Amino acid sequence: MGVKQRRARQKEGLREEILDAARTLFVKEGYESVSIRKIADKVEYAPGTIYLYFRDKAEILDKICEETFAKLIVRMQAIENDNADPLDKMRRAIRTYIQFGLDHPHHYVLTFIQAKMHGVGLTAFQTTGMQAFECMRQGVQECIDAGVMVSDDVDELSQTLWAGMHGLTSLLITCVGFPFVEPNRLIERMANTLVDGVRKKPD
Amino acid sequence: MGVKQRRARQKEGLREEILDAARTLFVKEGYESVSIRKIADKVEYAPGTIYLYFRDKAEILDKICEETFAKLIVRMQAIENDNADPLDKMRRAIRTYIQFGLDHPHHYVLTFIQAKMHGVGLTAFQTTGMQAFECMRQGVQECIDAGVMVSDDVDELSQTLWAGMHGLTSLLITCVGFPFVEPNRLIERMANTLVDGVRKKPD
DNA sequence: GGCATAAACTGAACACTGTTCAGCATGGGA
DNA sequence: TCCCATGCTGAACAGTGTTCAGTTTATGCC
Repeated sequence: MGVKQRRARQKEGLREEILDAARTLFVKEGYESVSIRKIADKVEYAPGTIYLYFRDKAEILDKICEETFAKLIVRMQAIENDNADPLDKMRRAIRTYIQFGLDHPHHYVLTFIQAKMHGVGLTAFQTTGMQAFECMRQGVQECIDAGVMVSDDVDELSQTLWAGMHGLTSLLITCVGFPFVEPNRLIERMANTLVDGVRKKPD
Repeated sequence: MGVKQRRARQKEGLREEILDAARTLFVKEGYESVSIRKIADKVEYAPGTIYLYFRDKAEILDKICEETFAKLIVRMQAIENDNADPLDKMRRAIRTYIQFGLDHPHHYVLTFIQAKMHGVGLTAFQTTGMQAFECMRQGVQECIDAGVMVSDDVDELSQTLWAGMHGLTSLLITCVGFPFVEPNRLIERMANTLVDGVRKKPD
């Protein structure tokens, strides 16, 4: 009777090993460049074995996307649980999001750019991903409740803010040849632009 | 394969025919899903022939990126050559850029997202692409000259604005499952947020 | 016309990809 | 000892981008 559980544990162990290998390789070489055979080589199993633990290559990426979202949520919630001025928290959240992308560029690309283009990561996006977004949505709601926003449509505002952050993050990561000004200045400018753009105007 | 018919319509410009076929296929099925053999089939030549006209698959995409940039430039310059209020022009430019992406979603993804991830389109980006960016940069310079901007760093501001536009455009195109509010409202909100964010604050 | 030369084109081959599946090895229960 | 479920293998399949020796075709010259 304990045999089944032990088997299950061993099986879980290899699954984790495959994920580790895949994560390392994906982050180092990119999703496309990593073949199932490379992953299999790294864990020292036959290529076919991978398919006993994952439906296909996309499912491996999906799991890694989930991890990325989870890490992002941790960072974002640290801000959420702070009793500072809502607009200041908003600014910090924007900086934090972009910095997260720059700290884990390959993870960011895998999760927010590459995954979508292979129709991958839908599962992760609809669960953990939405949870991460919800985190920021709450911050926006706080600002609205404080009466400092230009509109009271929490979705319209949070989606706009997300688009702004994502735009800078993805450009900084992917447009390697572009003559950007110093990234920190861009991040600061983006955070200020977005917050100033969505806050109530004095008149 | 229909050699006779092909000869009749051939004459010259096979390169253009290949580009046409590739553009059609790329836009319909995406870069990854289109193989050299598919393109060759469509123009009724052997796969190897493609390589007499293009160095590799990436170069075909590069040329299509150039086309996309050229189309974008046309739209952006129409705004540039208008004697309206610089901030109004800025707002229109933002709307126009995002709308361009939504009008040609596949072209946009190919040029601004997919190309970068294959290290493709560098040539196009450094020539036609920079020209398109320059177009917007001039608009920002006009605003600075009019003394209505929060900073006088034309690069910092135009890069921030580009990031904002690109963010919304790419999210709307790629995040198909996400519960976005009505796109036009998001576009309007983004245009207002960015312009209000970079303009000089009263007092 | 006939013929040489150059250009255009072919398609088989190479090394790779994700994925499948018949068969083999092994550990645990009877 | 035998049985058999399970884990695992590795060859095979259909596809990919790319190359290149070899064939076909067009052209210029006598």
